[in-house]
Amino acid sequence: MAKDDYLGSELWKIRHSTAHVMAQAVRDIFPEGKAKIAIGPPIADGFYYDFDLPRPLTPEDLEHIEGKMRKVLSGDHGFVRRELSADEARELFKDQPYKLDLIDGLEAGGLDEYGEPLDEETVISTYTHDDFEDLCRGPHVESTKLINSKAIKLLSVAGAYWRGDEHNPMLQRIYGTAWETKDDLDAYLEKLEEAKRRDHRRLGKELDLYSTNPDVGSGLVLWHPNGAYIRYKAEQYCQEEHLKNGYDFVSTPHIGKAQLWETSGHLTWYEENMYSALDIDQESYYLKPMNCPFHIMIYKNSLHSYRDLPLRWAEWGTVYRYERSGVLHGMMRVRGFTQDDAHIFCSPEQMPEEIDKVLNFCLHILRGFGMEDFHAYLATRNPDKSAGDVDRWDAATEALRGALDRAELPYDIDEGGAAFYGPKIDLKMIDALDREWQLSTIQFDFNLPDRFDLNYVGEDGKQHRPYMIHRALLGSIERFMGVLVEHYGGAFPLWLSPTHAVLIPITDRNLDYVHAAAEKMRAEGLRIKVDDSSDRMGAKIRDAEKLKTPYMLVVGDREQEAGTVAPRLRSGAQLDPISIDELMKRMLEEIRTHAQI
RNA sequence: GCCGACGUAGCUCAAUCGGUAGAGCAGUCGUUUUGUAAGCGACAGGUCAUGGGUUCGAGUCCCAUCGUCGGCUCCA
Repeated sequence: MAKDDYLGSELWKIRHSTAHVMAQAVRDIFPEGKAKIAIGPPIADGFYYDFDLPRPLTPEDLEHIEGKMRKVLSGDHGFVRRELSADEARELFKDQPYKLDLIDGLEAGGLDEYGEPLDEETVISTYTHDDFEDLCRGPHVESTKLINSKAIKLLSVAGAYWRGDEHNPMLQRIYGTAWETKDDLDAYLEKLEEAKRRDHRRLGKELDLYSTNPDVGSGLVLWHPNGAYIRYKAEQYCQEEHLKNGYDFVSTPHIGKAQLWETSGHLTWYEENMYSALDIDQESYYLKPMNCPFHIMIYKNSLHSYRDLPLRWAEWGTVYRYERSGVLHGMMRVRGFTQDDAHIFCSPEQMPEEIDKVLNFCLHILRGFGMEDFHAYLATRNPDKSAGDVDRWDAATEALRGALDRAELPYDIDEGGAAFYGPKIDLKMIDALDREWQLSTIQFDFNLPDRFDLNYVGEDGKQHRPYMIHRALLGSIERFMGVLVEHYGGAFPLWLSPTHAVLIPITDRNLDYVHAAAEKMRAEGLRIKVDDSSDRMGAKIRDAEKLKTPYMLVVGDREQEAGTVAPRLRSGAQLDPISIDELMKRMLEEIRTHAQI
């Protein structure tokens, strides 16, 4: 269902109302007003409600709460709205500090439950069902009998800050889901199970792609041969495309002196994400959190004419950023990662075209990986964390907006989401659990050219300041790999697959034939394994299926006699026996075209 | 970082009240020569995450640290 249709829909009301019923149940298992209730909205696939409770909730509590909810839902209790004054509301919720806080916000000038300003004039209202009255703007279903007690489930309990601010007390949030029918609920729960099967952390283990190790450190990825092969092919493809699209490569070190990061502004704006200094010969060096200052030093190594521009310098640069321990997540959010980074130095006149080119190149690269379904954002200035004057920010933001419009890419505004040095376009992909992860970023930067005093000589013989575009298309190769694994559910297209085919001899009589076939295919660059174990064919197929091997090539006496192999695809489909030459032609074509199989 | 849960063999998981650490898969060896998702048997595999503490006795209880997971916050 589209977002706009969902808001206020029947399902939305069911979830909102179920949240109230849950709050009622929680109130009842903590008698004497010990349960302080906060807010409980519907969300994408369900609802939550936040509570301040005298003790942590346990899984048994969730069952208990769910049981109490079912009891309420077995009755026919109408949801009744009433409007009241702020003072009446304060009297009603005098033992509920979070509700009083909300009432203050509503009265003072219309703040919603997150403390954000509201457009419309505020009316304070409550909804009552059964014996439970909650401050709420609604709307709700007419009666609890419209909530299907077989189609609800409480899922988890988590911490959440009051009003989303980490300086506020932490509340306990119960997540639940509610649907119109039991079938819908079951389908949703099955979707969650499927998501678990696609999770890159699980597949990373099963397919032996990568690991992390506590002795190495959190958020530092060890790429195993299978993962590293996929990475190699991804890099190879991207690098070739970069050369075809007017980029040159540069390569820079992992550390640089403090002065460099002072000049760039990173020690002012970015220090909390940088690792502490290394002391080398009484000088401070820092691990790089970004590549830009190094590329700038290359620019400054010589004079530049307007005739040189634009310069497009790319580097697969490995950067290190301190991330708080709780945010680390598989390959998606790590502390050391490699960006497919590039910096474009251009004249102001070239800038709009360069942004168009980058955006189109970015879409081309992602589509090469079979990715079509991304979500674009235009991230605007954060007044508290931005360098440079506002007029230039506005102009740059408009330039990016123009590029999005020209590319006819729908986008949302990420208010205040810009980097400290300039506004940006971000492209995000969703993972197996519908969480969005930012991959591509195209960032406008007028801060660094000033700070490093970058110049080029114009047609007029005078010094001019170049504009700078900072961009990463895959973003971080670690995160990209995580998204890619989930995108394909581990079943990579042939061009990315670490093993292209497994040859499966049925008996030892077929071994010589199979090894010869493998050598012939390897000579063409195909990645071929031979399962010459003493297992029976069924077991060999099972092993290969579990590794999501694209082609299983069965060879028994019949195939050996005919000079063929019998291909089985990982979908389970069996192809007619085919000669080695024909098969190689087919496979090499699939590799060449990045065929989605 | 914060709230909560969790950490037992390479993997997935057992181990009752605090009383001799166990299974399946994977591995090795043997056997089987197999026609589209697991043939059979044997062997081997453990500092119960780490470090302290309580106890006659700790995988089990307590504390700390490391790590993982679900969220929150952050993601410059």
